Amino acid sequence: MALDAVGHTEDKTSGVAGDRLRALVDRIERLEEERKALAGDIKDIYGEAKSAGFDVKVLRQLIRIRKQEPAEVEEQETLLDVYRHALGM
Amino acid sequence: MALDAVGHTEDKTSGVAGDRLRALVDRIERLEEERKALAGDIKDIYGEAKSAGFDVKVLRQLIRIRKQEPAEVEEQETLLDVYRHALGM
Amino acid sequence: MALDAVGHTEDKTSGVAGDRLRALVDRIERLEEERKALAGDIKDIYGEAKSAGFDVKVLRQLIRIRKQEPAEVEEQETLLDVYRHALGM
Amino acid sequence: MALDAVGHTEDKTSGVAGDRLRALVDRIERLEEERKALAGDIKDIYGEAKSAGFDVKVLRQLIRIRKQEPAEVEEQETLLDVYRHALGM
DNA sequence: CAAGAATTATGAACCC
DNA sequence: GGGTTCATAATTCTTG
Repeated sequence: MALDAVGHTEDKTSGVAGDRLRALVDRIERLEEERKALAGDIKDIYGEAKSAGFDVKVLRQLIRIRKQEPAEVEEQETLLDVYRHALGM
Repeated sequence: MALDAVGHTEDKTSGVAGDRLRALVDRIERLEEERKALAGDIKDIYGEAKSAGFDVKVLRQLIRIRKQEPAEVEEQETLLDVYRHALGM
Repeated sequence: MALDAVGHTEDKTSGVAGDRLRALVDRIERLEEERKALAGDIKDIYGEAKSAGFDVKVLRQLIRIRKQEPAEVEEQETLLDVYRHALGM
Repeated sequence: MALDAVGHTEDKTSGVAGDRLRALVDRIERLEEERKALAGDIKDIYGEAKSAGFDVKVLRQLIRIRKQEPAEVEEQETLLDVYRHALGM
């Protein structure tokens, strides 16, 4: 618990730690708003892609693959093949 | 890599690890089928409710609330403290 | 509105529609409990698989693929290749 | 299939649709970078808060509550109440 | 069928 | 550093 920060003996109605807390909360909420806006922008682009005839699910997969290390991609694809063959697929 | 599991020296066309994999996959798929069946049953009940004149959306909301209400009990005391401390009380 | 069902002139403290509602809620909650239990069982199996040296993420992918129609699998894989090539990957 | 988008009659090695795809991917990846940067900033603030003696977990909880509290206001006066009363809740 | 909520899966962070 | 919980991302289901 944050007793050090807000729990005690400052002046009664929003001590210095309360102010500090408020400031932190404000900054976080501000940044989260920006984050949310960006998320909206990204969603819009996927919508655009869809309208242009791209398959959104595959597009997401593509983005995901590009984020990984090539070696890692290769490994997972190989492993999947191993499992598929083990099941005769 | 999961070479320990399927990658090597068993007999060629579905080694002991292949069998193990198959068994796991079978069990998972069996359980998922049951899960799907239950989902269907639940859906049927909502259909029944609708026929009886209940508002399905609100009914779902009710079920949701009842599910999360117990959890919120213990969340209370902590939150109360948070608010009290933030106000220097 | 579901006034026909619970809104009015039955006896005050849980009319016949109230009883009906209660029965529906009970049945739904019962089935959802079973569903949750199954989800737990499935999770356990994935844990087992992990202990046996299988890559859980790839295993999930395998299950997902088996759930799709083969034609659909083929199509998505093809499409991904098309996109990758289009980007020179 | 999204043949309209990249599958056919453009010039061979990255047709006009390939360019379109590339542009979409670039924009998405650009925005995701910004998103990631913001996530880092937020994380830093939580670190700051921790150094100042605040309980990070509770702080996150506070932020979460502040986010969802406005939404819950309008949830009030619906049929939900009717049903809850029907169950004696 | 498109938009949005809700569940489920993946990824990150924290504690031990 | 390994496992467990918590946060975010993605898919699925519902509803209009």
